[in-house]
Amino acid sequence: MTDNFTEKKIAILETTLELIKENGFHGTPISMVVKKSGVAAGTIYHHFENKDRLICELFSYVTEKMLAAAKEGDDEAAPYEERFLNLWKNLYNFHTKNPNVPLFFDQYINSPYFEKKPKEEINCFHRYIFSFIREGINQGHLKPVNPEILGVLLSTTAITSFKIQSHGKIKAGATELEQIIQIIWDGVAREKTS
Amino acid sequence: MTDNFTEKKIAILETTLELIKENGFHGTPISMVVKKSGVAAGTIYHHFENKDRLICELFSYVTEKMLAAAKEGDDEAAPYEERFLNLWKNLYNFHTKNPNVPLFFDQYINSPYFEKKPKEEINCFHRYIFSFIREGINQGHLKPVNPEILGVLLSTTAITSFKIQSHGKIKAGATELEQIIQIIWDGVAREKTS
DNA sequence: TTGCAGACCGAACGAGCGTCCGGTACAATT
DNA sequence: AATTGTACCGGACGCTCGTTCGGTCTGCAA
Repeated sequence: MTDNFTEKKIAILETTLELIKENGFHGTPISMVVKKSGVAAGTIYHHFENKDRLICELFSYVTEKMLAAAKEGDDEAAPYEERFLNLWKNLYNFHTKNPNVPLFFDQYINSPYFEKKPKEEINCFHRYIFSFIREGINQGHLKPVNPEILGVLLSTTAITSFKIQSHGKIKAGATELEQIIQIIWDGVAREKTS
Repeated sequence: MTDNFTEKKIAILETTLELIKENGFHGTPISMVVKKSGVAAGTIYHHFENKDRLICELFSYVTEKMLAAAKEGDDEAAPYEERFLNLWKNLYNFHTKNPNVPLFFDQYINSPYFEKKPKEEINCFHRYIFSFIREGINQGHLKPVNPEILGVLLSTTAITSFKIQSHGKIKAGATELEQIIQIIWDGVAREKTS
């Protein structure tokens, strides 16, 4: 109930994140979390009302970390294109460093957990992205398209790019990554820069 | 075992697709498919080895439909940009007409079902997209980037765009759609066309 | 020192899950 | 007429799931 994150509570969240990546949403029963985290079943239900709520709180937990990563090294004085590329790379790097996240994130986004949530409940992460994009439009650097659309497109491609690279199904090195970023920028920028 | 699709088999697939959209991967037990489809449990296990295989076969089933839709109205003699936009719109329209598909598709892609499959087993749909993109590169219309990367980016944005629109969380009409297509094209095209 | 609150434990429970299997119906083959 | 094969049925089985609950331990307030 309390909002302070005890050691056990974090262990539960991190373990669940990892297990969901490996076994999917289905296929990660509480019993598995118990075994892997070393936390008793009762403790889990002490911290979280039920399994659904655990997953929803995990989403918030992950989302906040993403937001922190996205903001890193952002210099408001720098040219917008530079800031834009920095944000995108931050996102990409975050997923690379936390490979459990993107899979869970996309599973959640595509699940009824998310689908059935009210529009208003857009999270802090997306809100930040939206306002960042809006800034770019107002300053004339981005195409004057609904910022929410651009924002979703932006964060989606960051995840997709990570997945392309991590899958191993398609080989992608540093060169390919630079190319992808260029594609995104050329698509959204008001004027071609290359 | 046989590959011919009987009425019941299709009923099972379509019902499962719909239920997964509504309740997610987890949260759609066989018993629910039984109730909604009117097919007996025994029959399901007559047609599909087990639940996992049912879901995998559903993915193939859906994928083939997508491929057919993607190809529609493609005129090899037409200018590449036109063909490209047509393909993208076909994809988008397919998802709009079959709203159960994209959610299931993304859930599957992000699940261990797909993650754990060998690289070689890329399906007919992606193979088609890849070769289409490769053609565009060879003819000098697209940036010379790994065609598999462009292909994934292309099909991902089609799904994302549909979701943006269908969610209702972000309003997107015909104008916005045209803008999105333009963004994609500007991103991947060798030279800016607008 | 007593008492209460909160973090934590894990055996136990009932519901519901995936799956099996003995059976029917009907068409094609012999 | 007998046999075989295939599509289909639905009750039953065992197992595992999410969740509960009676309990212990620790630290702080009274």
